[in-house]
Amino acid sequence: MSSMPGELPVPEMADVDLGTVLSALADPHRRAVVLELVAGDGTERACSSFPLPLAKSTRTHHWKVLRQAGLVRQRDAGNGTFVRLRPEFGAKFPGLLDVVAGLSAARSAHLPSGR
Amino acid sequence: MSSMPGELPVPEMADVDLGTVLSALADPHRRAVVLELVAGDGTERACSSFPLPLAKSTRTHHWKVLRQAGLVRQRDAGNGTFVRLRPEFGAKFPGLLDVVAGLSAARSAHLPSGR
DNA sequence: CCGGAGGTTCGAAGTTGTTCGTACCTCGCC
DNA sequence: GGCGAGGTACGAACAACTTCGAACCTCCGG
Repeated sequence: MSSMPGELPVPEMADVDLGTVLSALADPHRRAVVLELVAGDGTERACSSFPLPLAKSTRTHHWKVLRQAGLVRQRDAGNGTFVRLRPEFGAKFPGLLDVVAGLSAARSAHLPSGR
Repeated sequence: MSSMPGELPVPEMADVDLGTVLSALADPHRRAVVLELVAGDGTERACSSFPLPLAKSTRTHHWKVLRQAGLVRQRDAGNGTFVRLRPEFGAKFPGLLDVVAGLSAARSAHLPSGR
């Protein structure tokens, strides 16, 4: 699974907890990152390319939270690290990333909600 | 906004913040409540009818969090209080409650969820 | 009128989460 | 080899959240 060179360990999708995911997405900085990843083309992206106004160690912390929540995969490539969304995530929590991305109701805009 | 007798104040839907909502839903107790409400028929429900293993004051706290997050409406009826989901919520964040309810992808996914 | 069920408000305690600085590591490059 | 950019690990400071108990309030039923 994640035994590729430089691939940091991630939890199995079966072990991913919704509460942990929601906590991860509740933070504005982390949500901004996820937002950019969702808006992207799915390919990996340099961690250093995110405009987070935070100390290095704090950024590392946020990557770990996102990784352990099961949202992203992280690759250590020599002098830099890269992240990308886990494609399986959308299958486990369909629609969740759409909500975060603000594209409310990607495919079912007229749900009568209440009833 | 809501000036019905006993209706506790709730934020306008326009003022509802996604981060606040996700924080509210991240808590297992609050999520359990929302889960039951989603599974219900949309009518209000007595606050005392939820099997939360918590002190009274803690329950009051959680109702406030859910209310201020914009998820529920709360009515004070004499000797008891009642809650119900805000129907407009589903319109603002379509699919979000479906994810919380575990009915991943209400209408277009055939994932192997569960376990 | 009195008692109790259901709720709220107010602190206080303990836990968790965010942030940072410092020290240290590993590459790529000159 | 030496330097710097990019990252990690650790500890400390601070903020936020969760939980509770005690005091108090408001109804409804007897």
